[in-house]
Amino acid sequence: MGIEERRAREKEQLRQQILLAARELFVNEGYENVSMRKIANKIEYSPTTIYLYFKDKADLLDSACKETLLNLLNALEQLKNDKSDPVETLRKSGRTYVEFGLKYPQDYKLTFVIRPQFQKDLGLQEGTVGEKVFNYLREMVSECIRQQRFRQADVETTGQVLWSAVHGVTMLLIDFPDFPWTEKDKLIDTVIQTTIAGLKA
Amino acid sequence: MGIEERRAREKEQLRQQILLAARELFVNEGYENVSMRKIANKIEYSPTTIYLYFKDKADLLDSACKETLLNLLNALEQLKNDKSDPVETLRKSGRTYVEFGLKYPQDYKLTFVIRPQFQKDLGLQEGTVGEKVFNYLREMVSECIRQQRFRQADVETTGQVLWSAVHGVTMLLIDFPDFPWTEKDKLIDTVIQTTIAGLKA
DNA sequence: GATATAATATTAACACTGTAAAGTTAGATT
DNA sequence: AATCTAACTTTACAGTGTTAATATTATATC
Repeated sequence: MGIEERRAREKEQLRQQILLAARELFVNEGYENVSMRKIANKIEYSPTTIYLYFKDKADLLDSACKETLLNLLNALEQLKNDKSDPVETLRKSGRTYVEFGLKYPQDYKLTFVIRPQFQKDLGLQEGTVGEKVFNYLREMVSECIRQQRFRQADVETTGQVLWSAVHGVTMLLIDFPDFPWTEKDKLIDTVIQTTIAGLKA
Repeated sequence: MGIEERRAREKEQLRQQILLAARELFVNEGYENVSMRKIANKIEYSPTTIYLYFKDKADLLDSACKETLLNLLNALEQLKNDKSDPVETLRKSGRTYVEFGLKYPQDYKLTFVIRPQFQKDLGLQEGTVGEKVFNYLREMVSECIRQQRFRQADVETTGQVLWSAVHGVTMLLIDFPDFPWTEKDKLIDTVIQTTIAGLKA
């Protein structure tokens, strides 16, 4: 029965096409400024067709964010080979995280601000990409603690502190581009270094 | 000419009434979920009347945020009397900031996330309340550096690092309420203490 | 090849949205 | 009493997310 398979393939293809168009529009114009009709136009289907593939607009956002998280995870895992110094690897990870956010600010905000607004109860469900990203952070942190490079402390808390720091500076730089920041790279580095220094002491 | 004055007073009164209603709705239902008609209903005027007092919906948001910043500034300045230990005062300021954000999460996000989205070029214009809040932070930080309690460093950068930390943890706690955070108070304290520790070293 | 069936896509409609333009009304001035 | 003016409302437009009903298309069966 090759026909059903072909149909399933075609169906998946259209799903991907919709998602691609939606993501592109979300990223370029912002979630609120993208209408279902705009997405439909772009893929040359009627607006309601989208609803055959996605529950609603929030579902579309959800799926788009999953991709963003995959990209972030990918960027981070590049650093995993770096078996040298765990603290140095963590520092690089921090930079990679912030740089990712600044390179794709719309993706970042979509994932870490807009999505939680529409999709409540975003805990850390098993198997999600979000969980994988946080697990990456856990590993890095726990290695630093194990090697006694960090103060002996709860891995969870330590990880969350680091996340707070990088998320904070990323969000501020994105949301207030006209604020008189000290040189951007310096600020990012200082945020990361200060936090890491504080975790050592 | 008492008549004109009375009129001006009435006009200002209605402006305040609109603003109060809008702020209340924004805070309770979120900016996006509040329509001009909803505000108008609440104050029992026609929707378009609002446009005689505010340029548009974003202007309304802008004015609402100014109030939020005033409240935040007020909460912070309570601590200014505390002339004892500048580092301790800074720590308390951090806690106050985060607690303010968590107590009024909608206000906080309106001011520090939604507003910059609609009102670009939010630098640090002179005379604004936002400037006053940041000046508060500058004072605190510069006192810590002056007394050599902090590593000798740029006041601006140091302040921005602190802001990043508290903003980060505030945003994460607001946006991901279902994330398996370690005990909330512990996390907040650790974020602040870690950053401060890092600034000493 | 004609017809029934299932999958897929579309049209029309509803109840909203922000806001511009034009119309109305009440009060003050002449 | 007539006119002017500020305050407010009505109407209207072009857009929104989404649902229900309808139409189209491709496949399977006779």
